[in-house]
Amino acid sequence: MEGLNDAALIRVAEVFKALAEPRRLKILNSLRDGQKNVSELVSLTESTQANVSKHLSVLLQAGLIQREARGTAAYYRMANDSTYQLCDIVCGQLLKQAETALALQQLLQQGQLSVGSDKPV
Amino acid sequence: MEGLNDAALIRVAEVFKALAEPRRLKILNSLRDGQKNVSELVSLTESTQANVSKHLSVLLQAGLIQREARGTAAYYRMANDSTYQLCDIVCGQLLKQAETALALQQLLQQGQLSVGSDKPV
DNA sequence: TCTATAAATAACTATATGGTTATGTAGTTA
DNA sequence: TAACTACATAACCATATAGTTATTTATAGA
Repeated sequence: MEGLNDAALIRVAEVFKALAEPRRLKILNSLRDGQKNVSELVSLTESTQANVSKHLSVLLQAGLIQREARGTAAYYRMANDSTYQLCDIVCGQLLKQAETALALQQLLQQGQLSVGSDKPV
Repeated sequence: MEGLNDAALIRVAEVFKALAEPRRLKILNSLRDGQKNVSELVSLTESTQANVSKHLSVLLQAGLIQREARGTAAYYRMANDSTYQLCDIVCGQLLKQAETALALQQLLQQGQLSVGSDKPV
């Protein structure tokens, strides 16, 4: 994405914005093992039907999922295999941060580090 | 991220939210070739100082960048090498979508497909 | 046709956020 | 100390968005 123009950056930001909501992540997580209809997603995410429909339309608009009407039901599935990679990378980053924080905390407890102007390093 | 609890999903969503803004993506892009201070980022992103500072604090809070004060200046750098991977994956998805749309358009123009109840497939 | 069911959408409220202007604050230099 | 610089932050406004309730639309079945 090195030399992206402003319009492209806006499109990229739109995709991230669609992912920037815990309940939508929960919906995407529910689609890991295959397509689901709205009713199924409602119970899986413990939300209301209107709310899930709204989130689904956001994800659809962003191109992250695909819709297929079947009878009175509407089935949704992931549009792109690589979407979960995004989440995995973020999780990896967070895990790394948590580990670093933990290690720091342990060093502090062992008195090997100091905060502020207490003890020298 | 398969079995993430709600708190973890919120953390992941926060990271995506920090990325969900064109100007912040522009800032991150400007940090590709190394650390920059605020003044440099202001001119690179063609924004105001207050605005850049605000966006930087969002990115900092999300753990995407790191800050280092040096004299009266504040230098920022990427906190995690894998962040650009996120953007690359999204760009790849968008590119794929664009190609699919283009191919479809070409088929339509060649009369090999039809929309609605006009011609049979 | 009438009814029931599934999903989408409209209307509304509360809250969050981006941008701006003005001000505060810390470090540097004269 | 005073003045200057770089950055952060507060206050404000306009807009966007998540959630809810109520309604609409479309399909299936009696």
